[in-house]
Amino acid sequence: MSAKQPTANPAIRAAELRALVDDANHRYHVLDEPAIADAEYDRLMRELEALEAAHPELADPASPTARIGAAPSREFGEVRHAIRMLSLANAFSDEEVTDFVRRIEQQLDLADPQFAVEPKFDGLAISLRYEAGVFVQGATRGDGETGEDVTANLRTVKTVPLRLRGDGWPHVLEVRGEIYMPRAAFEAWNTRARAEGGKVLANPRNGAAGSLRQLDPRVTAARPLAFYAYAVGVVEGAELPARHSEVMRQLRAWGFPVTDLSGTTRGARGCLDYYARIGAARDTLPFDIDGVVYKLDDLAGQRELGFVGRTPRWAIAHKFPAQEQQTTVEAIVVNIGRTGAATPAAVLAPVHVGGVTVTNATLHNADQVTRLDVRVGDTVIVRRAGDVIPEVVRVVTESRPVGTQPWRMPTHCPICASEIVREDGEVVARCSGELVCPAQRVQSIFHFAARRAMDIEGLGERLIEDLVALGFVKSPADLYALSVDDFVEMRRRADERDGTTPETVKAGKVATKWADNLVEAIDHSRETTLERFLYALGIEHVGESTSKALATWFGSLERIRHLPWPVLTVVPDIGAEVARAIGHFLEQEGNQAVIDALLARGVRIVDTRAPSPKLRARLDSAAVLVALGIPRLTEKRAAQLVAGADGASAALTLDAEALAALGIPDVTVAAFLGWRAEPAHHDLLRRALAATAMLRDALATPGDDTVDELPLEGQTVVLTGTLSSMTRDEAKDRLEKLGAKVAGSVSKKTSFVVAGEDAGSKLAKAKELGVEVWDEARMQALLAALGAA
DNA sequence: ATGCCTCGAGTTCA
DNA sequence: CTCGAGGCAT
Repeated sequence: MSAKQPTANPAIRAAELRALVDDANHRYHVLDEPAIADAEYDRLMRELEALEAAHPELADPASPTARIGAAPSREFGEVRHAIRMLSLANAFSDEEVTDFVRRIEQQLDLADPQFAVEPKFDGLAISLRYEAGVFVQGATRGDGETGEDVTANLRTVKTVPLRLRGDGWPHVLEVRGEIYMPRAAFEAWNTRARAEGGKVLANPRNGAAGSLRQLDPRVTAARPLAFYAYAVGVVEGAELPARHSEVMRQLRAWGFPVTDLSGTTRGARGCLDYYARIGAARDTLPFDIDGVVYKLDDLAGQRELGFVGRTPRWAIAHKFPAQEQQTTVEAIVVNIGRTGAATPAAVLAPVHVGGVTVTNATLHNADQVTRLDVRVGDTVIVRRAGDVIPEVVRVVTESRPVGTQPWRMPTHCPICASEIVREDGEVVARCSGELVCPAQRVQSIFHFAARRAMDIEGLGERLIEDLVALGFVKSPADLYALSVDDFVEMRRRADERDGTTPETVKAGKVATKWADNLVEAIDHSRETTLERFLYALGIEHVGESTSKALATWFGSLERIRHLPWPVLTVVPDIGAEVARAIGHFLEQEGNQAVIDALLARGVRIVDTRAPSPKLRARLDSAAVLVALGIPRLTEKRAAQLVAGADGASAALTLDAEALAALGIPDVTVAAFLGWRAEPAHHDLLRRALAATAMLRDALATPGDDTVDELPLEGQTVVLTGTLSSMTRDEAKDRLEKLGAKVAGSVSKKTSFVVAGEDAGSKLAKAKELGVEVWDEARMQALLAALGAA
């Protein structure tokens, strides 16, 4: 058959073309197995359109050309459902499901009945009527008795067959199912709508519902809708199979899309397993679902069970906890972090999302609030994204009360009234109060006491707030001066302040025990490691990893404390910015006093040791010079200066002439001399160079710098999911002891990923990058093998 | 300058 | 977990 020499008889050719296009549509949209190229499809469509235009007598409502272009209507007609469209009872717990199954078993007197199981699509229910195999009418569910006639709109949905395939279909067939919008299509639609200023859809469900209720089918045609069949209504003129699952198989053969996530199972156990399986896959499905449906598979059994009120006894919808909910913003508050970061958060009317009650949601920063335009009083959509943390997805602007104002970051700290400043180019705004700000003080003490820092058990945020507010504690060092009596007194005053009279008053011994435990926990924390101590100080940019690096490279607190900060850059991963932050911290007398007080009150760093021998190779005077931030002094110039003169000390004394003789350009020389002329700079330079020399001397003893190569040296490992034989921290510890680096995220430099139960995005990333994935057993085997050796 | 790769900091609820 | 930003290689 050729397009250029059409069959002489237009009616035959039209039928041919319709069959070809229908088949291509079915393969593409329903089977998801495209069989012909898009260009070929377009060509067939154009030929069919031309043919139908030339021969009006060939018009056919079931022709693929009839999907598009119907004229808009004024309103939808009514359609009475000859067989009522059902709504299902909902189950929210396992128990409700077992009850449902037990009732069926009792009424039908059978054990472990077979159920047809399927996902519950989050779209809208519709009914499609076929007469003599041709789609004649489509309707929404409406109230179950009467719906709206949306035939023209449903024609535009590519997965709705306009003509049935195969044979043996009843003269009248009503098929029921769900119209939905695939997630990818929804995202793509919104991306485009945002770019072009079109209508942004709230979520796929609303998108589908809104699209189907368009009076102009051309609008619907532009929307990416899809359809899945899940039931039949009226059947006339043929017998359908005796089981629901078989009916579905038959519908599939007639060209209807039926999800391959559906299946059959037995008993409550099978249903609950199915629920768990679909629940686990929920986020990865290409469409939204809000639960699963269990239907008694045997249709005779269904008839016997019948209905209670409007819902059938033979089916139930087992719902997932909602992932998105609407609620209102009662207030927008600003929290002050340890570093002074001012973070806006929405205080919400309590709402259940994903199984928990949410009352707070972070708004991250002022930019985010502006982007979303969240205002006090707004109705918002809240979601528990990916894992746990609630976020505000968007504002329902239609529900915005009158008189609201856009939110603005306050100009002053709500706690200490210091100015809130936002540096140019920074995203975060910060309270400038630093040590004056009680909020920052509380947060830094909280950080100090944290498990990964000094690990003071029982010292939580609320307690620290009270200690600070009532003047018992100003700095972490004050913790080590607290007595049992102090805690009891503090609690008494806090109760008095709040007007609460808890049991502690009548049972004084309980309060003493509580205070005893705290004092004991504080005492216990006195013995610590350098790495924990450094981390506990809460220096900006100095987290766990940097603390560990500082500890292992320098070995002692005193060495770090008295090193001019630019020297710190000899440690890998510590650059100018981090070194400067450490220097800034140590320059504050208050901070030095805190460190002294901690040591004076018995904090002992038990792992003080010599600097790492590996330091020698990195003690690079030129790099230190660069870190000082001398204007115009690049790495190259610094190297010239150090190499050309007799060591870096020359940098202290060389004059312009001598510098020029080293081949350093005049402008650089001038900049350097100008910088050095400043007494503070000169002093810094002198101390930095002296310290470098001293460290080098300390390492000069030959022979002791042979470092044992650890078995996992150079390997980067990422842990993900829940391990069963040990905690992630334990695993991290043991791997690190063997020389491995345990990183938090997967990249192509990762040696291998250890995946435990419920591994998530990191496992996916590993697969994507082709990084080796180990199971827990394999890691244990490795640890055992290397641990024994 | 540019683009990884990591680290740090902040975050919710039971 | 996710973002922003520092460190470093290119």
